[in-house]
Amino acid sequence: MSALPDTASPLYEKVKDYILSNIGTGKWSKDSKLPSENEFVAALGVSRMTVHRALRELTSAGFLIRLQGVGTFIAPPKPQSTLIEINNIAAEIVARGNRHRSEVLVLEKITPTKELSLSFEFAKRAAIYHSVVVNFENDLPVQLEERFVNPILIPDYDKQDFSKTATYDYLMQRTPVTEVEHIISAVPADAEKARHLAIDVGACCLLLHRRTWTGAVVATISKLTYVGSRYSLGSRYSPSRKT
Amino acid sequence: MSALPDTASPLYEKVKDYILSNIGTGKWSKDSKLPSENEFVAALGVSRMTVHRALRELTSAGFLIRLQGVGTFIAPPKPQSTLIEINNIAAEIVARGNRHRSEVLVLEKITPTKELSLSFEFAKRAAIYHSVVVNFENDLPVQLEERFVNPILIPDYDKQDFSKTATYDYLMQRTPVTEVEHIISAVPADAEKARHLAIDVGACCLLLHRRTWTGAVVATISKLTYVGSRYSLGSRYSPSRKT
DNA sequence: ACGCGGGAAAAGTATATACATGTATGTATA
DNA sequence: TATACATACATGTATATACTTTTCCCGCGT
Repeated sequence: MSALPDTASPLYEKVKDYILSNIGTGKWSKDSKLPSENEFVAALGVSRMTVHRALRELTSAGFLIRLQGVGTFIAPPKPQSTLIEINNIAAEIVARGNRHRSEVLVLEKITPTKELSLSFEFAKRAAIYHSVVVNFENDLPVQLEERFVNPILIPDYDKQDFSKTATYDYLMQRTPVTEVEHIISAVPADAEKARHLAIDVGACCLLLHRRTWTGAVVATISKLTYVGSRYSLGSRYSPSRKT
Repeated sequence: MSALPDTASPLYEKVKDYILSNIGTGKWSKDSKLPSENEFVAALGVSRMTVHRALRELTSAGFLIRLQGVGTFIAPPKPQSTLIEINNIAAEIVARGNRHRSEVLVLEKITPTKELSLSFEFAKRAAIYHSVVVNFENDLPVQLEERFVNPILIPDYDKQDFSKTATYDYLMQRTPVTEVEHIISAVPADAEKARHLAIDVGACCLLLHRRTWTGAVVATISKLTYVGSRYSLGSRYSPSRKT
């Protein structure tokens, strides 16, 4: 006899459903721990690997928390946070019905500073690509993008024509991003930025600092400077019921 | 000998990294299919179950597409946008190990301007709550938050003590947010903001404009002004495949 | 030329087994 | 009493094996 439903779905899915519905009905309280894998094995008559897979998937979906050596617990409700979406600037400008153009100021291979090498999590000081591009909306400069790119992942970055293809598009198609770090701050423009963006020194700019990873490897580091008076980052987002 | 890295991480993670980085370097073209599970077994010297787990997790993360009986393929590039997470400022300050304190400057019921009423999508000019709070990190003002709150959804907003409970916490617990709109820009401080935040007039500030909906009803409108030199918004995010 | 059948190949699932790793707890010893 | 060790138990990982399900493709017969 088994407590599992008699459907066509695979066994580990039935186990997941069984556990989820019993969480829903409060069979196991929020504080006490769930049965151990071996107890599930005895109760449901399936192998431990199958129970383990069900529990692992429920854990990665955010329903459970498992502590090795301790047990399995019901996860507390999700932390309160809101998400904001950041889009490709070229696509945004075009979507607004405006003209987008970019000017490549720098595209080179450099030896990174010690600090930059550290940001790339390099053990040794290895060469990296460096690009500086200004993005225009209707011939008005709105963003200065400085990128550092890991040549291990994108070996031919310096051979591209980024006045035609946006750097962002090129990178996204080249390498899968597994993790992103963002830091947004507001800074006054220094002399160089002021010159390239045609604004006064000290004018307010939005600085978006971004690091992307592919697996354990840092793929790119970007510093995107938006002219505060001409550009803002916007998004409308529906938080979905995802884990 | 093996092509896998010699780290402490579990084997299936090494296999995942191996596959991800080879997708990154273009070893397998976007159209052709990846090696079969058995080919990975032969090439890497691990069991088929381990390869299978690595491939299954990369598939559920959206990097691969697998067809039973056919093979494994690289998934088409993800929608080109990245998400950034914005957290509760009080929680962030505490998480950094610093002291958080807030000072309530205004907490009142007002008749909105025509423009504000429009932002709330009100048909008629109805009264709304208005609050202005300064948030301190170690007694240094870092954020000025001005909020407008819909009294239909949160009827007792003006009776709260927001020097104890953060407005954000209170609102989040009161009403579910189904949609959020964000606009981030960089602006110079005007005289009032400069006074409340103890900065010079014209100093760079990060302005986060937020509207939240509960169903079809606008719940809150917030203008959060961060002192650029003292605070930045940061997040690290693992994109998961949605839809 | 066309269709059909069967085999090969690929991913999907399930199990038994073994060992690794982390945690709590009880007991013996200083 | 307090510390150290042994032990039991929990989850985590890895493998070998077997079987299922789906698809593709080749060859055979008409």
